[in-house]
Amino acid sequence: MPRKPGATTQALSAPDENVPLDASLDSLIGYALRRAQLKMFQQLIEDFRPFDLRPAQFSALVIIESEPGLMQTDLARALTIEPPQVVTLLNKLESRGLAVRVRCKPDKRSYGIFLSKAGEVLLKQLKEIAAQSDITATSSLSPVERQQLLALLHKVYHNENAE
Amino acid sequence: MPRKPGATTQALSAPDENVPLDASLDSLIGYALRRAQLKMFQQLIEDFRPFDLRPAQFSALVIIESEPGLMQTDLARALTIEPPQVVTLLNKLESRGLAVRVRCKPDKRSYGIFLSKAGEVLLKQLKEIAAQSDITATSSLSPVERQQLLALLHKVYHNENAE
DNA sequence: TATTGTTATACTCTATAACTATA
DNA sequence: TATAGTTATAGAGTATAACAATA
Repeated sequence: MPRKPGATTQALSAPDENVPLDASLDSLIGYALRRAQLKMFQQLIEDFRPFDLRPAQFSALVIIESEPGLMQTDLARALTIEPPQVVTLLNKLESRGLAVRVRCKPDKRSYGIFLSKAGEVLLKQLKEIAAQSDITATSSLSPVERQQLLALLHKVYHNENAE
Repeated sequence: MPRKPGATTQALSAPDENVPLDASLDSLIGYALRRAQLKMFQQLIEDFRPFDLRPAQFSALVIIESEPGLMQTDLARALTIEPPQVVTLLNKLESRGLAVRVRCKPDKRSYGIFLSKAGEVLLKQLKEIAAQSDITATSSLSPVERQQLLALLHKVYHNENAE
């Protein structure tokens, strides 16, 4: 059994030239990330259930609100999904009266995407639920730890070296 | 303990003296977790490409190695997937000659699952690739930060309060 | 009756090619 | 010709019901 990742394991280790790179799943950040992410998603989906809303739809609403009139290509890039997925997603939001496509651009191929009034009102509620859900799912962390985790995750996500 | 954001809770508290609960996506751990996880998965899938192997298949191999002879129900629980998914996954591993199902239990409904010799040999290689991939994807973190992140993620994942 | 593994099925998510209408 | 949005399609991943063999 490997020991728990405690505080005092790092400094004394010699430069590991040919350490076997132990990869028991518990030592892989990717694995822990996956499990934690699944758990948090489950929580959010559960908390969104009364609204019949998926996490990606919520993200879309937030992005549209923060950049009203953006094009579908922009939304695709922001969500890192493909344009065809944006179509489905937007169709759903539009049919529920939460967002609208408006032909309002010089370039008549594209739409400007906006929240409807109903979308704005609902989103306000959804944001509180999402924030509460986030805290609930991470209730084993102290506020400081939560900030640390957030910072570390952003550091991973914004890493330019990888991929 | 903040309230559950129910339907009609704040009829009177017009100005939100409450905590703003800002939920711009960047302040949500769940969102950061999702983005980071996707990025790391992409990296791993890329690094596994020469082996035509999915992350879940790798996890299965590691678990089988650590608990030889386990049943498919055990594997399902360990991977938090459903039994029917184990069937597909194992069929693939078995058809590639990496794992085997053996009727070796008192209970003749179940199989014991083992790695083949080829599975053991390949897994050794895969583990090194996975470990290297993990480090590459988190190369923006110092070793200490990596350990911190791992510990925080485990804390989230093992949180009993949530869900 | 309950459980192990299985089949069948369905729904979501994801990715790509090809079409349309503009540019 | 290139781009924005769309359609069609196919592949994973995930979840559930129902069945056969065994307990």
